[in-house]
Amino acid sequence: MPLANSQIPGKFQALLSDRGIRLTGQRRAILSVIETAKRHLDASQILRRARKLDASIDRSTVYRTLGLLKRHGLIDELDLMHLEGEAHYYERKLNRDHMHLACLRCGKITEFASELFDALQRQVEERCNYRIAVARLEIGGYCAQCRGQARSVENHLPTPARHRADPGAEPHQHATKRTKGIS
Amino acid sequence: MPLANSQIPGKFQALLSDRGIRLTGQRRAILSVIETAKRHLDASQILRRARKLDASIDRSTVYRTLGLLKRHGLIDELDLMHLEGEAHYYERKLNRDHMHLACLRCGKITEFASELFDALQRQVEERCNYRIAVARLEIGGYCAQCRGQARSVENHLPTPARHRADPGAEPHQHATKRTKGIS
DNA sequence: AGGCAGTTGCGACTGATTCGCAGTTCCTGC
DNA sequence: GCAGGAACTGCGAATCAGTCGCAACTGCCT
Ligand SMILES: [Mn+2]
Ligand SMILES: [Mn+2]
Ligand SMILES: [Zn+2]
Ligand SMILES: [Zn+2]
Repeated sequence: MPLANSQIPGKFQALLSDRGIRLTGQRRAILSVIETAKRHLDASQILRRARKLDASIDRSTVYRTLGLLKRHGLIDELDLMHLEGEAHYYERKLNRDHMHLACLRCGKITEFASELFDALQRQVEERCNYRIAVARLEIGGYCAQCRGQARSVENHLPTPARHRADPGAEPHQHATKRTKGIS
Repeated sequence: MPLANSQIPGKFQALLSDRGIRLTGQRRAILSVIETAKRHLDASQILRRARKLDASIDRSTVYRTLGLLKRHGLIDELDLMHLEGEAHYYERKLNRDHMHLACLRCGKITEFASELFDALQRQVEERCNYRIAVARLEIGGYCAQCRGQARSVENHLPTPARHRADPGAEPHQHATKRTKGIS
C-alpha cells in the first residue's frame, strides 16, 4: 500500500511476462491481491485473499511467488518492527522509496517519503561504493497521539500492540478466536 | 559489533541494574557475549557463546533476555536482509546510529554512519511528529568487489538468472559457514 | 496440436521463537 | 547476615513462519 497507488490494473502482470516469467492463474491472483491491497499484508493474509480468487492456491505457492517478486525487485519485504509475531509484510515497490514508522504503542503504520532519504541513498552508493538494490528504513517510536499524555516520563517501553485485525478477512470469524498463521 | 567499540567492560551491566533490573549470572554472561562480539550474532550464536561462560543457560533465557534488552533500547535487532534463514541479529546500541549494507552476492555486512542519516531522523521526528525509539536502515545491494565484472547491467537479481525464466535462486555464501539452529 | 521446462499442491519437515510451570535466586528490608 | 517474595530460570512441549521433495499439471513456444 504505497503512498500514492495510481496504477493501471494489470500492469503488474505485464512486468512479469515481459521478463519472460510464466504467468499462471495463481500468480495472477497473488499479484492482484498485492496490487490492490490497502495496507501491508503478510504471507498468510495474502494467501487468504488470493484464495478468494482461486480457492486451490497453496501456501507454498504464495511463498514461492513472494520469493520470485522479491528477487525481481517488484515487491519489498518489511518487518514493521515485528509488532506482533515474526511474520514479514509485503508491498509493491514503486518508483519512489519510502520509509515506515511503526508506533510501538498503538501499532499504527505511517509511510513517509523524503528527499533526504533519496539523498542518503545516493551518498551510500557513492561513499560505500555500493550498488543499492533495496533500501529498508524502518522506525519504531511513538506517534503524537500516543504520546499525548498519561505516561510516566520513564516508560519508553514498547507495549506491543496486541490488536490488529484484517478488516476484509474471515467474515464469519468469532472475535475471540483469531486464526493466525497460514493454513 | 558497532563501528567503534570502545567501552569500559561491565558498563553494559551497570546500565541494567541502574534501571532496577535484576542482574543474574545468565544475564551477565549474555551481556558480555553481546558486548564483546566482533560481528553480528543471532540468538543461537549468542546461546552457544554464553554457554561457554555458564553451561546451563537455556535458549528461552537468551530469548527472554534479548527481549528485555530490546525493550530497554539497549540492543538493536537486525534482519541483515535475511541472507540466510529467518533469524534476527543483535548488536549493542551505542550513541550513534548506523546503517547496515548487506551484499546480496557475497553476504558481507558493511556498517556506515552518516550525518545525513542523523538529519533524516530529525526530519522524521519533526515532520511526522514522531518520537523515534529505534531506527533501522538496512540496505541490500552489491559491493564493489562483487560488482567487479561479468554482470549485465540489467540484472538486479540477487542470484543470476540462468535462462529466460526464473529457475529459483539460492543465497550466495562464501567465507562464512556457520552452524545453525539453537541448542 | 504437442512437448516439456517451469509450476503447483501436498504433506512432511526444519528452524525460530514462545509458553506454562515448578523449582531457584537476586535483592530488599529487617 | 538472613528470611521472604517477586523475579528469573530450565525444561519440555507447543506454535509459528517458512521450506522442500516429489508427482501431477500447464503455460507457452514451435
Ligand atoms: Mn509502505
Ligand atoms: Mn525480520
Ligand atoms: Zn501510536
Ligand atoms: Zn559482495
